[in-house]
Amino acid sequence: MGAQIEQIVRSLRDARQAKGLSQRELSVSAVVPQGHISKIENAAVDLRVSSLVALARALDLELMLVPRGSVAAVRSISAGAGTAATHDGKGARRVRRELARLQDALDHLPASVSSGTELAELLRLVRDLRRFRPAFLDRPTIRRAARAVDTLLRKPVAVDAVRRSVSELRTLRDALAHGRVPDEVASVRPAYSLDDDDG
Amino acid sequence: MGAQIEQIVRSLRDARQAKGLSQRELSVSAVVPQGHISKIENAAVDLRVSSLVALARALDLELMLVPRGSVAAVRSISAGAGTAATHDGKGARRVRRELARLQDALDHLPASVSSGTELAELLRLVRDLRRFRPAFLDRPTIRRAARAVDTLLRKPVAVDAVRRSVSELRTLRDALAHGRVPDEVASVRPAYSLDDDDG
DNA sequence: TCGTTAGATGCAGAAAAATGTATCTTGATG
DNA sequence: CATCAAGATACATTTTTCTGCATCTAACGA
Repeated sequence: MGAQIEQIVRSLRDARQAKGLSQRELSVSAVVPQGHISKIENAAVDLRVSSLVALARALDLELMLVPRGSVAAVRSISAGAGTAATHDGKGARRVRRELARLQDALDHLPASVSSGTELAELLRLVRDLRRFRPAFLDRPTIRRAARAVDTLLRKPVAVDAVRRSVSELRTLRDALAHGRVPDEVASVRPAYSLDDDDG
Repeated sequence: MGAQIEQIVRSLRDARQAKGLSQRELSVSAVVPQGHISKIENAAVDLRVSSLVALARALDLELMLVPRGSVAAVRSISAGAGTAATHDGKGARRVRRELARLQDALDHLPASVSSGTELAELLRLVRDLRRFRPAFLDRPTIRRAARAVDTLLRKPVAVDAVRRSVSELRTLRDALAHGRVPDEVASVRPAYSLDDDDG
């Protein structure tokens, strides 16, 4: 399938996730069956323009044809307008909840697993991140961190994942603090995929 | 049909005409049958994204999803770029045809008028220029060149005008090739007064 | 007037998307 | 453990594009 289409499709999925919408929720507002949205997002179906426009509309996006020479400028403009991803949908609430739970877990960590400074910084990061708009918080990243802490509880030696998460979260927080939203969260032109949450 | 689609489709047709391409010409570069292009441009069929992308590519356009809040800015950017000094469709076609005719005349020049290297370079220049947007091609310049060749046919000694035209065309081509459109050709000039049909 | 070109239209057949409904897996939650 | 939400898949059916080819009209040029 054309790389161009994949670009577009990725933008769609990112926009949906940034708004915290599930495929089913989107399917009602865009009037496109959930199954089809799934196919579109993965299987890279060669969808019709009407479908694309329907989905875009439901996500506050507009389909445009831009002269090749202007795409860079357009991208920078669009990147600044992360405001499109500002709303508190279910997904947003969920991210917030996950973050709250993570902080709670960290707060009540048994002294037995006091794994040096990692957890302290993790806690600080989580607290910082909770001050930002959920729409800008990358869910998989949060999830990974939560899972890392979780496994640490059962397996106090598994500190690697935690370390990784600390790094991830710091990156995210710094980006947000500097007002520069990382590509994974921006609505236009995501650099890499954000969906594969390993373990 | 959705107004959104019509907008996109209109952009396509405008871009094609601005480039002075016929549906058949576009159909070969985009690998989409002429009949289908016609249907797309009028009947507003609900085309697939792959078709849209194919056509866009052939027209040096890129399909993008932009946040609703940014469309105004994007439009102003796009307006300035490229398609700025558009002839209307008819004017562009006309310039293009004149250029084609000129090249044809040069191609089929009788050996009797083999006026040294002038004509060779003239031919090269014409070929080069045909790759540019007709909107940037100064019609009078093209016309003078055509007339020069014409008179040369009847009066093989009149090589001066040809020489002058070669110089003119070279200037034009170089300017375009360097991305710097000369003032005489830039949008400043009312490209729309295109019917002071000289004599 | 004749020829050419651009564009619109028709039609049959192949291919693919869209829909509705339903199931399945995997995490998250209680 | 039971439940629920999210997403991926399946499948039968309908709808539509897409293609290839042919034709037709209008406009322009020679």
